[in-house]
Order: sequence, then structure tokens, then C-alpha cells
Amino acid sequence: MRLIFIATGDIAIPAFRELLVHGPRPLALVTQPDKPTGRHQTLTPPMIKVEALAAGVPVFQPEKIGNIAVELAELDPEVIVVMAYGQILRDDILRLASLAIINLHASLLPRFRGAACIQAAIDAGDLETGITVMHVVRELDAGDIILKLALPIAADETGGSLHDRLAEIAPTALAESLAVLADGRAARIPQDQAASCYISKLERDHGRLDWTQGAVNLERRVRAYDPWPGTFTLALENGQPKRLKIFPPTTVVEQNLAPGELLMSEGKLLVGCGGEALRLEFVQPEGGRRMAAADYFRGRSPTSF
RNA sequence: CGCGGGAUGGAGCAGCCAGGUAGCUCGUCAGGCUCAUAACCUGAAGGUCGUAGGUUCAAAUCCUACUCCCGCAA
Repeated sequence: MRLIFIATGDIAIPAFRELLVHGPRPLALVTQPDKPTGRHQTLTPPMIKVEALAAGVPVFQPEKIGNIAVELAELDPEVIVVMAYGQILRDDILRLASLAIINLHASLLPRFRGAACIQAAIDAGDLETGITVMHVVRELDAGDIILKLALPIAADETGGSLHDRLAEIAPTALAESLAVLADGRAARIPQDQAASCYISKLERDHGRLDWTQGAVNLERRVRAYDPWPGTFTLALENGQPKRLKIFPPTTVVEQNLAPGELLMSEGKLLVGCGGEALRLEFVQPEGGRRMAAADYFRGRSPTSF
């Protein structure tokens, strides 16, 4: 089967490797251009690009994928697989594959269309999520579904752990989808548009915690947004508001404190969330390293967040 | 050279701007109090103030270079 793989995010790496090992071997990888990253703005390639080059798979890194429509057409693909690419595909790209262009999406569609689907599943308190394989259409994540593979969400699940576990089941979902597509017995289930919901891309500022929102919701959010985009609150330091990162795990405790009010209890730092409180384990102030919340409190004695 | 913060006993911080005795909240150890305790009281140990140079009668503090850690940004 002639196949082109289009992906940027690390979540696609296990699926890509699966194709390298068990086939069909990708004719090419299309991924985003190298981007400056880190504190020193070093130009860094997507990890999957490194894997592809090591395996001898040709790599395309167009600024806009439309720029290489001709080159992709010359590869005469039967199937195009898209996963965590980061660009919207134009119509002419959608028509390139003779058999199908499919997308692996990290939620059980139609729930959580969009980029932040992994975080959204934890944030919403869902008990399961999964991988959906669907046909790519113009509207984002709205195509007919070929299959879904479910995965339970653990009580201490973080965005990072769920990301990794979803990445691990993606190869199975992909292999099965390719098999049914190849012999023409692939299901094609339209999505229930009414049940759909769209999650917009997360920015760093979305990680700011609102202490009026309830300890249960905040506990989930801290897990969901770890490690990206992370959660934080603002704490006064020499009269200046500074960011204080909050890390999981946190625990919901019975303690009536005003939102943002702080209390040391049994060696742990409690923050009021309206009704109940959240017990913090680890925090990280600007300019400082990650430390126990109690240590942070001991040195700086903030009165509230 | 993208912008910025930081390095001070075991932990977290203050002191630096206006150089002149090493400070705070804890922890550790010893003793005391208590039915008891993560509570309270008393005492003790523990620091080349990141490294190297410079200025000065005198440097944690001022100047220069370097190392390491981190926030933003991507």
C-alpha cells in the first residue's frame, strides 16, 4: 500500500514506528519546519523527523503544505495518514489519496474536537477517552468514523501520562484501520454533530488557576494541564505579582477557607477554593526550582494567592 | 548573542541599592514540660555567602569575567 505519513507531534511516533516495522513503509513524512525552541531559541527539529531520517524515509517540511501538493501527488499515494500535524489541509491535499485520507485523533469523537483534546478529557472528569480514526474532511475533526479505541482514564492521570498511553494504542488503531480499508470493509459512521464539542488550542495563560472554581475542578485541571501548558497562580513577592507554578498531585480536602486563602496543616499547604480546599505538594516560583509547597511557604510566608 | 530572575549552614528565604559582629521560618542533636503530640520551653552543632580576579583599611554587599539553576518566549 502506497502511504504518506503527515505528523509533527511526538504522539505520532509509535504509530510511525509501527509502519516502519510492520509496513506499509511510508513513502514520505510531511512535518512542520524546524522551529526555535528552549531558552536559547535553538532551532530544533520535530522528533519524528529525526526518526524518519534515521530510517531513510524522505522528509518534507513545507511552510504551508499546499506548497508541496505537486510533489505529494507524484508519490501517487493510496492512503494518507495524518496525526498531530498542526496545519489545516487544503482541499487539493484532501483529494490526493486514491483510497482514503485518514486522521488519528486523541479523543472519542464527536467529543472534544480540536487540539487540546487530551487535556479536555481529564479536565472534564471523563472516565475514558481514546483514539478515533476518521476520514479527513474540510471541517476540523468532523469526518466519518472508521473505528474508535477506548482507554480508561486513571484517577491520577496527567496530560502527560495520558498522552503517552494514547500514543501507545495508536499503532493498533492505525493497523486495524489500514487493514479494513485495504480490503474494502471499513466502516463509515457519520458523527453525531449535535453531540460534538470543540476545544480550542491551549495557551500558557489558560493555566492560571481561579480559586473560586472549586477544589474538585481545580484538582482535575492541575492534572490535565501537566506538563503542558502547566498551571500557575499569582503570588506577591516584594509587592510584585509573580507566577507560581503548581504541580500535581494535589488533593481535595474538607477545609472551609476563602478562595485563595492559605493555611499550613500537617506540614502541607492548603489553598481555599470556595467550600473546600486544595492541598498542594509541589510548586515552583519564578527564578526558582521546583520545591515542596511547605518549603515555599516557610521561606516567603505569603498570606494568600 | 531573544527578554528577565536567581545561587547566603540540611530546606526555604532576608541582608546587597546608601561596604564595617551571619539574620529569619524550619529541620537536626541534647535537655525540659506534658497522659500524649506534628504543640510548647531551653540550649547546641552546622556557613570557603556559586567560582576566579579587581577596587578598598575593610566585600555577602561595589566592578569584571566565568559556571550552574530557573521564569517568559517559541
